[in-house]
Amino acid sequence: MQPSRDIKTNFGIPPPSTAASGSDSFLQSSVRMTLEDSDLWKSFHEIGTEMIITKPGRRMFPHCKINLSGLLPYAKYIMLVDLVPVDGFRYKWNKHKWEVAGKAEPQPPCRTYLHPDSPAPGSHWMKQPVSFLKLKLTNNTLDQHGHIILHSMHCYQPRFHIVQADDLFSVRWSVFQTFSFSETTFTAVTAYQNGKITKLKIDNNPFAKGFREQGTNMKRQRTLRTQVCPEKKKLNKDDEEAEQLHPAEFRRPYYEGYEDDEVGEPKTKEGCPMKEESYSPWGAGQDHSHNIRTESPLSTETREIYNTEQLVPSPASYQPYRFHDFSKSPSPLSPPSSGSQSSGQPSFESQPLDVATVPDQDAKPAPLEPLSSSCPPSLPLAHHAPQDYAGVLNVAMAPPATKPGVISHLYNPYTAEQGLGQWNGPPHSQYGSSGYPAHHLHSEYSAQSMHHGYHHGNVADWSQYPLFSYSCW
DNA sequence: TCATCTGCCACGTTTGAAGTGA
DNA sequence: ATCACTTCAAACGTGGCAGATG
Repeated sequence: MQPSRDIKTNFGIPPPSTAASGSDSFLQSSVRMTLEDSDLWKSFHEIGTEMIITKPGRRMFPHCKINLSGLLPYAKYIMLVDLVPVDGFRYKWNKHKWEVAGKAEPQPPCRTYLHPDSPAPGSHWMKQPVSFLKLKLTNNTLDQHGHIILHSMHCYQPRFHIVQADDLFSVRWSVFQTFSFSETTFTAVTAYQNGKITKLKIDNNPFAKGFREQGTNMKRQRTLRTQVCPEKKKLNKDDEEAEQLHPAEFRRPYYEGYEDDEVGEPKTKEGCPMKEESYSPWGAGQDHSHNIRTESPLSTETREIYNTEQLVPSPASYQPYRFHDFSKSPSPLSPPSSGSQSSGQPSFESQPLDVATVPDQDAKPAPLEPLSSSCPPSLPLAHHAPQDYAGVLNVAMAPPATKPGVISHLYNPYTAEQGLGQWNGPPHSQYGSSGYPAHHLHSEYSAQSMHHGYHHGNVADWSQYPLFSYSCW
């Protein structure tokens, strides 16, 4: 794993010949981003990071936290995060490793998380690490809270976008710079599959402290007191194996065996018959992916896009494939194209845009009204939180105390019903190439906003327009 | 039958309102 | 009256568990 700060930049791409693009590109060429808690991320990555996703929404752990430098101190920037599928597969946890279980589910509504401080001057972003602590993940495709929707048992990677813009209305004229860190790749799960991950999380997450200490064990004891048939108790998959391997140790109370069974420690490697790669879903999974993907060479344009995104170089082989439209490049292991992806396009193509605003959790809850999914995007969406059930736009109207009146955070949804046909930018050109003005990334993005005009008086309205789409690669 | 998902639980942490004093 | 600080309760976030679901 190479240092995350070793950011690969690509400024050799001539900026499109549009106003302001050239200077923006130049001015932002020195922007550097590093991942905070990189070691922690790597610890998880070595095991195979899993992120719990729940219907009400779950925070990420480790949190997405970045350091920025090279920004213009007085220029304003917007920080965005989205999560992109690493590949087109669904995985399953089997015998200590992740295996390809089939073709990925159709993409859920795509949402982008806007850092609540946005927009803020470069000095603000650079003075301290930028945390995306409140970013939440959900598996509820009908989520109305604006959380980022993911599929369980699928692999994702966060992307961080920096946009120099005075406000959200300027975004489309601005240059996007996109960064990603290979060690932040994770598998979304509804329940932990790898016991090592659980342990690592409990050990590092203050909120889980109760489980590390008495709480869980006490509860477990209470449970056992009322147990009907202990041997029927379902064990964690790893624990089951561990019990076979170390029956005596396994039966110790959880917190006892925990301390001396640290993940990644040599002792663990030595003491556990399981191969190291068995703990690394990407060791195993990547092998699958390798096989799959190397047989699906990137197209020239795909490679170009890959090159234009600022990636942290990584041995993680899946990264290049983030732009790989596997449906266009069938591979032996990829199930035959069918359904929504059979055309090589995400499932939400040709579906009407659905957007809605909802208050941030921090804000006072406002009644949400259903918004017909057939509501055309060109309709002036009301400020009073229209809501649909397929995708929502989460706009926090409760701003940070230090910035009254400023949007707290925003999600940018593309609903499952959203028609990319409406955006109809070439899949490979919509996005993903940092250094490109936003309107070049997504021509329809601009078109839509222009279509709407600027009658919206706040960022919430602006947020109704998707900034990113999974279809872009 | 199995893999996965869901709701609930109890506990620690965080947050912000209320109280207090300078 | 204002500000800074402290206290405390409520809300939040967490992983485990058992049962439900497909």
